[in-house]
Amino acid sequence: MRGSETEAIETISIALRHHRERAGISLSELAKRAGVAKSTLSQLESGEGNPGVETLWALAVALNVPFSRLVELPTPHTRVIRAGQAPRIRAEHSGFAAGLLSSCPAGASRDIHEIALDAGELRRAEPHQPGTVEHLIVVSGSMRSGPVEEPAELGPGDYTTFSGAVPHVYQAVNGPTTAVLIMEHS
Amino acid sequence: MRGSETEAIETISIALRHHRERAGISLSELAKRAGVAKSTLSQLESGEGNPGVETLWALAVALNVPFSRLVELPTPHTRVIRAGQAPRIRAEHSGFAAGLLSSCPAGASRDIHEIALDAGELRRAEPHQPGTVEHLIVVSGSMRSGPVEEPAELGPGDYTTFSGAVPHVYQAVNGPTTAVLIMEHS
DNA sequence: GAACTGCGTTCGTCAAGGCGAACGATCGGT
DNA sequence: ACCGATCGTTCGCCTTGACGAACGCAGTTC
Repeated sequence: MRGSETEAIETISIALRHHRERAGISLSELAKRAGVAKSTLSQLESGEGNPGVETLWALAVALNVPFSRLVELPTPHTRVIRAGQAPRIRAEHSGFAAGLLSSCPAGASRDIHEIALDAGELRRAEPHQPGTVEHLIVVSGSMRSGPVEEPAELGPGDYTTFSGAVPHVYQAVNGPTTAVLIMEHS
Repeated sequence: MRGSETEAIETISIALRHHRERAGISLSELAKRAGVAKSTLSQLESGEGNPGVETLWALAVALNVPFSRLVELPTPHTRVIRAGQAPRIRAEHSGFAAGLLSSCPAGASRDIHEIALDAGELRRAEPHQPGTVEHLIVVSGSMRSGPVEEPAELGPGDYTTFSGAVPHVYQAVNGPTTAVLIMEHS
């Protein structure tokens, strides 16, 4: 800990410069907007120092960029998941089998699930971890899905997103239905 | 800056406790694994202090959790995008029309695009911002998509993800094809 | 060419973070 | 009941981040 750990600050250094130049503002201007000393910002962009979270937070706000963008550069590998061939790493998702894929090599923050429902079939999912977000895309058939109190009617190609932290449902309305579910979870 | 700024550290305090308890390890154990003093961790979970990035980074690694999960709790609203009804906020995506939705109220880090291709139609996309990640789900037809040097063959329900930072293609192989594209960008 | 504005860097000071040690509390085992 | 282990918190010390001021540079303006 003490001494090495260049990984985090390198990332920050790069991201900081990138977003500032992208916003088209000077170092001085950003420092002024964020309420951070020019000297501090200068050092950060030079890759020196271990900035406090509040400092970074202020910079993220001033840059109008999500905090995570300053500290995490997504560098995914190209991947393909075939319909019906998703690996069964985690066997159960709220009571029914589903395939899973982590798109990030380390961290495993995203799952891809296939959902296949028979005509009229209804599946209830209990709340997941707080902060879980679900993205659903209907491939074929028609579906009623979302939070139990207000599920949405969806057809092929329709997309919906909702919080996974509340009870939610997946139901085939007319005939067999398939969909892809992307789960971001904490 | 100096004095207030409880927003960030509150989030961190909660997230830290949450993930540690979820991992089922003690405060002492986590401190040992992360190479962080128990006292430091104790204070952080109490919501005191403005932790350095390296400290948080080490904790994230020890918890096997993406850094951003410690500092950002996604709280999305439920949304639905109908096939063919995606709002045309941004008219062009690499040269062709596409619908767009930001799932996060502030930050706008994710776009949803619909892609409709005629039989055999090929669309090339120039590289986007570094750090851009694309998620593609084929709804109907068949598609060849991915980085230009190694596009993947996809059928209905197939999923692929690849970096948007390199040139990539979307091509309908046999007959008209539709797909949904989720773009995360920096 | 002198004065001026804005840029990014460097320097010295001060407050705050991170550390180890010691502490009381809570269990389990003999 | 005693002892040991582990838990999470609190206490001084030292390191380090963040600050403001001053610096050197470049491009304008008069």
